[in-house]
Amino acid sequence: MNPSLYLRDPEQSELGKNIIKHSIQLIHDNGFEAFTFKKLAESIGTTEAGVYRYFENKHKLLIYIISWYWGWIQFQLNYQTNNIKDPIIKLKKVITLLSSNVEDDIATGHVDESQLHQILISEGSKAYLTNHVEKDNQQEFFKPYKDLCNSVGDIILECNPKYKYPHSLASTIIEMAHLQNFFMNHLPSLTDFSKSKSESEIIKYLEDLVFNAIRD
Amino acid sequence: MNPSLYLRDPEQSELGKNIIKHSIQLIHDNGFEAFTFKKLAESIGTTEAGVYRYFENKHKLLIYIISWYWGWIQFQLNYQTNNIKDPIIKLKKVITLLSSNVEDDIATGHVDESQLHQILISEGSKAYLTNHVEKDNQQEFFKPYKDLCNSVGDIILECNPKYKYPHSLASTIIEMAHLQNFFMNHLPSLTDFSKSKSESEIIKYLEDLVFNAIRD
DNA sequence: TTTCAAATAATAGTATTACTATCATAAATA
DNA sequence: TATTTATGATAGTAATACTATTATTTGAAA
Repeated sequence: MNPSLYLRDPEQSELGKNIIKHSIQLIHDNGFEAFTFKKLAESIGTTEAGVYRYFENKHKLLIYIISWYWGWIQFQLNYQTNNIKDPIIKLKKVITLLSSNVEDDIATGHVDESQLHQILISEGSKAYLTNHVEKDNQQEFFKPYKDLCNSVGDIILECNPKYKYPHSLASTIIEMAHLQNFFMNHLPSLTDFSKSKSESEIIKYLEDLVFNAIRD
Repeated sequence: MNPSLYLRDPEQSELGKNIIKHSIQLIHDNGFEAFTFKKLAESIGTTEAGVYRYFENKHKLLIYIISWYWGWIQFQLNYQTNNIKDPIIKLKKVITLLSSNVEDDIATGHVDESQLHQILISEGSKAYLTNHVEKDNQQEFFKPYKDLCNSVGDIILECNPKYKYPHSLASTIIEMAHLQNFFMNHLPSLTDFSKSKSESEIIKYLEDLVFNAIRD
């Protein structure tokens, strides 16, 4: 985890872990706009100043938990595609991993991956859609996201080494896995998944899109 | 324009038009987060209360100018594809229209379409990525966007009536035309367009993606 | 065991934001 | 001319996003 994101490492104390845990809960429940350090402190049972000792502001905290998520997804990707040879199957695994509702991993006590997945869908793009993207990017805040995009791009190139847009297709898959999910649930007429409300439909759409794009 | 978006119609007065004009300028220059009614009022030479007489809050004002933009794009789409028979050419026109940097239309004195296009790229998704999407949707705030998505979906179906995901593909085109542009300019490693920084590369990518998706 | 540093809790305070309310005046309209 | 209607000017409030200070607790080194 990039140390520029925090003032004190939240993994190293109970209070720190509580900050992460309750942030995820509150952002999941009320959205990032309604999320404040005051409410967070109340929810934990500490004070606003206590939270500020860990994070400079709520934007860095958001990037922290988003980075956590992408790191976890990267791990899942590596783990799940580890001993698969066929890049087509790998790419299908990736699409499924990015599109599916995640179940909470109990190994990570203070992080609810299922809620994090929902946060990524609704709030993920707010991490970079700011006036200070480039400053944040210089500080490597988006490295986990870019690493994942590169990994997916590599798998795309394994499928078809001549495909011209591996990175753009990778970022399209990642973003659309989330955005089509958001649309399906909130603005269904922007999708073709209105009736089922099932992620499997999104997976089918993305597989169709991707494998037609990369076939020779 | 949906009257629920405003308290007083900004098209009907000089002050109203100034609110639109300076909002576009300020949001373009400093981003939506940094945009406040106080700064807007100062920039116009009126008071905060004056702005509040036209718009309940800055979120509705954002949706107003975004709706304006989608209405304008819809008009351009209709105009540009009006007497084209070949749906393939129509769809190419649509991709180009959505991806290209717009030049300011001097016919609309108080609206700078070029700045609006930039706003859509950086701030567009913030219109719906909120906790109150569904409430906003019930009030038809996203109708211009949905109408456009439907129009594009119809053209996709003209190209291939059997294609299964016309709406999802339409929303993918619209969103990716903007997002790949944002990435190209701010996070280029998420794309394959880093060197040229030219919209024509995005158009090629989207055409490749779309026409491979819909071919029989 | 003392001692010292680090972390936390408690409290206070500031500037800005996102509004609401009031009242006077100017312009348009009936 | 009387009367709405829009605007301007000013004030005020609650919440947000912080910063600062001091006191207390805790845990590790001497």
